[in-house]
Amino acid sequence: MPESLSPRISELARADGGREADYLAGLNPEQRRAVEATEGPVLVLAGAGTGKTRVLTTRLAHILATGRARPWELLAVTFTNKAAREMRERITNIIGPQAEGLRWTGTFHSIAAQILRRHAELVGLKSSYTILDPDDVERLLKQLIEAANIDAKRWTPRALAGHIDNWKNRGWSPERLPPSEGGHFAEGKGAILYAAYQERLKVLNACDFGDLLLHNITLFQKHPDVLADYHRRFRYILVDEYQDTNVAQYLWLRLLAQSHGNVCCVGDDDQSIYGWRGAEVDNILRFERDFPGATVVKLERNYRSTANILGAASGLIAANKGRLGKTLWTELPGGEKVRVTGVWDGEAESRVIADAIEDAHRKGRPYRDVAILVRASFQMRAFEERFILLQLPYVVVGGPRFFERAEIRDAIAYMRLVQSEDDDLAFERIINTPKRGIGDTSVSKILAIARGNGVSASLAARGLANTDELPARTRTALATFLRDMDRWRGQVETLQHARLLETILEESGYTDALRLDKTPTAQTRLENLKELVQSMGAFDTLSSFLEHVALVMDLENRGAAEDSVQIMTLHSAKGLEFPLVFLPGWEEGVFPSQRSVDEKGEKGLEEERRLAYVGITRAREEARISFAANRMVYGRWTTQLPSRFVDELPLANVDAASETGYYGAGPGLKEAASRWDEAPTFGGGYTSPGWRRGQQTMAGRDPGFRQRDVIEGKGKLVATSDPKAESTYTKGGRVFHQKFGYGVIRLVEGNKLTVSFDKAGEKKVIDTFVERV
DNA sequence: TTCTTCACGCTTTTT
DNA sequence: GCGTGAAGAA
Repeated sequence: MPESLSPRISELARADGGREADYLAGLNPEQRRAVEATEGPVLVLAGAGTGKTRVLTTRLAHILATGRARPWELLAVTFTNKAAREMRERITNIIGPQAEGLRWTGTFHSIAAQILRRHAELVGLKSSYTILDPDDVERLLKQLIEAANIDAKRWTPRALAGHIDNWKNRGWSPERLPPSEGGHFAEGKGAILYAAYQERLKVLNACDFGDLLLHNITLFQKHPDVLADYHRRFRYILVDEYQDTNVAQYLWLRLLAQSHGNVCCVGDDDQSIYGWRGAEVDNILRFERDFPGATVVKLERNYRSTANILGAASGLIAANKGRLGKTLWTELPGGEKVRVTGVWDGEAESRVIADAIEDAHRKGRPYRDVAILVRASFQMRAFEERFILLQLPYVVVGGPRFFERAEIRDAIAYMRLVQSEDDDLAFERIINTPKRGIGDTSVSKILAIARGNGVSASLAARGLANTDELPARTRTALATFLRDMDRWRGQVETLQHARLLETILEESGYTDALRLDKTPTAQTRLENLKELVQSMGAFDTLSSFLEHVALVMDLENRGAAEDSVQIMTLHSAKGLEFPLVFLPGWEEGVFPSQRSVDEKGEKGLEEERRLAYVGITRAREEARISFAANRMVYGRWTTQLPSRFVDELPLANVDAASETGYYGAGPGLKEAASRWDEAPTFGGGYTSPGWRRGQQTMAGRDPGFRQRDVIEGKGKLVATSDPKAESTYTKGGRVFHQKFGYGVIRLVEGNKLTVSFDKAGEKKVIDTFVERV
């Protein structure tokens, strides 16, 4: 046992010799196998809720406790900062303060960035390189696209950024880009633009996120001595969420693991939901081929969900092909069945869910135990509106990141430009922010000169400020700006950087401009800036702060403690769990997303199904799925069919309830529907086959019938499902304008259609005609 | 240079 | 439905 290790670890190690070490107590046999298989390649297939993080952290503790490695000899990689933070915390709980020595615990990108800082010169960068965020990247690409005389409207910088990111994820530098790939952009100019972009980055001494890994790979491949050093350094490698690794990450890992092969990858092929950003489920599927002699451990005992929730999720995911296959089981009781509810439209859905939440809350369930998991963010609005109306506390998790907000990026651009004068992207961003009379024409002039002379924009601006090429007013504005910049630069040493930022924001007129701004967001922006200044205090140097900003895009524990319902996308719910989970919007085209299926076919559909699986398995006690017959998408009404996933749920674990009555599409729910006492919903294109509305036949899912259509009786409009519907009609020569109610349309008996309105508290029932054919 | 208007487009998201 | 970004007007 090396002396430098903490007494705590030695103690654990001794315990290991005699009795079972206490950190191993309570592990089930599978988990224990995963912890103790220390040598050689190991794949841990950890199903949802099987105690993955526990195994992961215990395994690290075990390696340390048994003296196999010291903390700084462990490389532990995660995808998100949050996961890295959690891992570090939990290891600290086991081994105590010695966890400080875990220098190499972090995200792929943060570790790659550290390695790159040490060897930047070997790949043609300076160690002071800046990491560009996606916004910088897009602006840079836009310049390149325009410089190449390509129509930037048809071939957007965003699309090119997407392609380049994709290429980098697959480990393709410009030289290695397969010729067919370049054709995806601007009739084959993609490859040239990619190469030009990489050239520009080198000149700017900058990297994008993908470069961090790509440069690492180049570095390892071209400098075996450097790689050998890291082989000695990292004796054990551990990777979390392996199913989400892309090719570049895989190559990086394989290079680092190739000498000793002590690599342990933990993941779940059924939870691979990031294919669209380069994740290769194949990485986990072919692990045993890539790492011969690998030990494979399956964690199949679930500690999180009731048997019904687990059954529903397992039944659904069974429809996917090409799985490694796991059989999750639990000793928890059956619990509530997963409830599937059909509703009239998105508004009804939010109403039903909000009511259910209030009900649960009355019965003692805290709001924070409830989550609403949506496929796409446009679904969130209906819930927000309803919750605001009811004053039901909620938080939207995810959403625009703090560091992506315009005011924050402006402030950071000021700091970046203070830090290094030749950060042209920062220069461009703030040269006329706040507006100081230096317009587009002047800026282009500066940039053109900079480009022509191969100097930085700041330097070019200095030159221009001394000539009479610019109008006098612009010239003074520019001179003032440059003088201010110099003054602030002079204060870097003397002033604390948080204080410096405050000074800059005041003196540049940025805060003044915001104070004068009467838009409602201006106040929040000012507060955000205050928060930024505060958060800067935690960093010793300006450069360490800027590095943090680039790699850690979220601000820790903001608004975490409040008791509110959590609304988030399914993607951001991965890794979380809640007692009560609502899964709204299970409609074909919404979930599974139409685009996913269109673009990726069967593969895309399977990923959507995994997303559904992730959704259900977030629930501990209760999962409630819902779908609407009609939905407003981007301001347009659309008729919806229930998701095929609804029909794939095993009936044994599902309870079909209905607000409005529902006639299901697939065999599963059809059977369930036959048991309902309520008659099927009438309305939308979503109705029972064989019913006729007025003279118009509505066979099954007649696409011609839309939400905005109205039900007419005796020549008069009596009901519509459009909440904002109004109609104008003429009676005795006078024109009447009438607003109509909005409600649940329900078929009661014979040919009478009942429409009940509950708008504005008013309940009204209208009978009208419907013929049965 | 800045203000105004109109067209467009728009899953998921981490670093 | 709404925010963005580009083109035209003041």
